[in-house]
Amino acid sequence: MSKTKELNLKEQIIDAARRVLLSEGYRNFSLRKIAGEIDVSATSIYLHFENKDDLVHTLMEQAIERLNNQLQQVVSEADSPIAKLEALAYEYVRFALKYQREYQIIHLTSSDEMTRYPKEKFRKARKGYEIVSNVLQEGADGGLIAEEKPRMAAYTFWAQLHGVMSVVLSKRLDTRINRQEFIDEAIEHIIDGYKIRTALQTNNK
Amino acid sequence: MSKTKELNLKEQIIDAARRVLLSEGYRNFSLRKIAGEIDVSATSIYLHFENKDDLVHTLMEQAIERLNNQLQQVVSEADSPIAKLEALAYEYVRFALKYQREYQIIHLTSSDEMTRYPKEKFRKARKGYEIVSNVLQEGADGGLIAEEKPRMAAYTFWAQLHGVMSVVLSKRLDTRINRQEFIDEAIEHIIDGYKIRTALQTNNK
Amino acid sequence: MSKTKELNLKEQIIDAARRVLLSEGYRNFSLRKIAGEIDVSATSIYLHFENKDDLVHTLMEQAIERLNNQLQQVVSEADSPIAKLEALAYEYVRFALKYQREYQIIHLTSSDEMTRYPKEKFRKARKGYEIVSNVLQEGADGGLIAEEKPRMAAYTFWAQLHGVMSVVLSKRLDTRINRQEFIDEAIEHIIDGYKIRTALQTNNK
Amino acid sequence: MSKTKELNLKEQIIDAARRVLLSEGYRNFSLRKIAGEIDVSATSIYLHFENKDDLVHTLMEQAIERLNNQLQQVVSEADSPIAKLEALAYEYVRFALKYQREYQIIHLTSSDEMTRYPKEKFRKARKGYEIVSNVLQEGADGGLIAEEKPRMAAYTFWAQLHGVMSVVLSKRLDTRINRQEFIDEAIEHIIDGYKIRTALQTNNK
DNA sequence: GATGAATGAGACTTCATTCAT
DNA sequence: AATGAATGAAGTCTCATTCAT
Repeated sequence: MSKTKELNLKEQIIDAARRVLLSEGYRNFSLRKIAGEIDVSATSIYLHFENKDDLVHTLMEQAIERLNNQLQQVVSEADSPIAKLEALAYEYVRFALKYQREYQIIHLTSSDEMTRYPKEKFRKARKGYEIVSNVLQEGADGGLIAEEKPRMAAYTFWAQLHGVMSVVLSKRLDTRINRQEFIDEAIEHIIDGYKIRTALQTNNK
Repeated sequence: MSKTKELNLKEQIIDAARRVLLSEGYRNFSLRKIAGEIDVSATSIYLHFENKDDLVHTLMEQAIERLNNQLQQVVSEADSPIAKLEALAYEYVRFALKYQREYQIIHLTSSDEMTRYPKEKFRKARKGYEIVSNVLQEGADGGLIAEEKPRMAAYTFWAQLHGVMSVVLSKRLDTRINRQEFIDEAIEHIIDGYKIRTALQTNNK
Repeated sequence: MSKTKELNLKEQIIDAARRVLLSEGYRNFSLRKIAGEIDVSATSIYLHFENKDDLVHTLMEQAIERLNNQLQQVVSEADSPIAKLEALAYEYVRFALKYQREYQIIHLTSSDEMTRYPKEKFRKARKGYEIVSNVLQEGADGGLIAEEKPRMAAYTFWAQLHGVMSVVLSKRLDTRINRQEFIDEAIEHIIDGYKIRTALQTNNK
Repeated sequence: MSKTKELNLKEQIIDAARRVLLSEGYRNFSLRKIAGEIDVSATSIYLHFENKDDLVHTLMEQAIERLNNQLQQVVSEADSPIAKLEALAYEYVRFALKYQREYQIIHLTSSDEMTRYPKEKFRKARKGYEIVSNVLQEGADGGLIAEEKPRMAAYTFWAQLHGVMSVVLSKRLDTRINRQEFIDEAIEHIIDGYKIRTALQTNNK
């Protein structure tokens, strides 16, 4: 019973944090507000999290985990490596659009906003790369994908996707450009980069 | 002498701001610190900038401008459209690595950290896209680049580059991967995506 | 012509000051606001007034002068000393009610809000006492008013009136008490205190 | 010990506030100074008081309460209604002279300096009037004092006293007039006004 | 576990005043 | 004569964090 309750507060805090993040943005994401949301003293958050960053890290971690799970699933449901890459890309996009704030938070790690992200957590974050990496390897083995260095390729794949979504979410996209078209075009470009290129392929779009 | 001094404080503030940003990161970027740096009252900053965001915007603007100038120059120095794209990509990378904090600040716009970025300033920011866009158009005209939509392609180009540098700067790159190799590989990928693909080309790597 | 303009600015400032005082109260009475009112730099006020207090003093002085003139006039229009006292009291009340902010400002001198009121200006302020004092003397000479010390009596008269208006203007009057009735009653009391008292009364203390 | 300390800061702030008020006057009464006095962060004051006004209100309230207590006591110690009125008047004077700053603060309510004085607190302030009012009623019942409207009379009594002290404390009293004599004279005048007047006098208006 | 009190940093605003031009 | 720039004080608010209970 007490265990339940203990877990509860931590979960409640995380939930409230997500809620605040969603409604107010990171800029206005404060421990006080979170505490207020669940009628708990701000100090109580420190019973479950070392500090604000730690709480944000947890949010990040969970978001990453959710994303990874989604990716894992769509990969398992697609047949060919190329289809898998496409599925990965589109799932990534879907996630970024649906959970914008959380997506953005994931990428806060980078900026000095969130320096202290603990090393151990990076491993979990890296799982996404592995998924991509495996698909690329699978494609390379099957002669469909031209990659001698699947790990590095996973990173470039990932990086390119992130760049695309970053532009989309930052609303820096020219208003004359249709968002979905942009995404489609970009993904096509990115994936094309990994296909074995032959004369036959260049025209098969 | 008088004119000089008048103009000075604003410039001094910007300089100090850049310095603080560089040494302390955005997380610890405070008006007080900036004011302290140049032995000026914090209030004085408000005589030249509406608020903290306004100052940051100015920093962004200047960084963008500098970047754009650099891009413009390298473009003008390269011959072929492909060479120009490459030059653009490498100059972008160079800038991002050299002025990391400023590069990061430019991309703060996106996150809600910096919502209030004024519309008018976006235009200047968009100049980079135009530069790329023009090169792509030029290449398309010359039959070297396969783009019917140079504007959109400019955005995908840009986005992908940003993604790459974002991964690099966030230090999320797997330690087993060499940074420069990663960058080279990624740029090659990205640019390849815009080349006219023929059987001859696929093997010329 | 230049003289005219010079005088103008000073007058304009005073006018604007009065306006601001009226509309915003002393609490929000700021040099900036005054300057803004007449589209002049705040610094310009210092060309005509030593500082904020000096400007306020000027306002006070003018208000006092206006009050004194009014008092002088009503005194000259009344016949008997008693009638004169009454006229003085009612004119004083009328002024306090009509120019509340200015009336209040006159009495700011006292509180440490306005310590530095210059000695020379006190003399002008004292003219009001003289007027009362003269009336009392006149009444004493005529056997109507019991005062051996008209100067002191003038001060008590004045003080009592001020107290009454102070209560009225501070809105501290019980809501069940009618304002005008209170004023009438108080004035009656005050003036009664100066009338010749018979032997019967004077000894019952 | 714990309770003591908890209650302490608020009290300490009030004490420091009173000290600052005393030594520097309302003009220089700043939260920062108060905080400095007791080596406490200025922010801490906001944990106990809504804002500066709230703190001042508290000072006022306590001063009023202290005054009322004094008045209550001297009234209970005097015999006849007339003696009580005199005791009240002299105690009032004593208080005003001894606690000048606090006395002045009490009367800050009026000026727009201190607009936001909360309604509930007025009730406490009104207790002084009740004390006077009761004495007047008692005197009226005993045929010594001529008052059909003791409540209003209490206000006029009060107002007159305040006026007198206001003149005294503002140092506007003519230097040729002895302060104590002035006070004595004024009080005599004021109290005389409430004594039963004979037919001869009452009709000579 | 949980909390209230306190802290110190910081943003932002308004202000009176000074100074150099 | 007039002004813009700068200053320092101050009020107000919000915040992350610490501490003692």
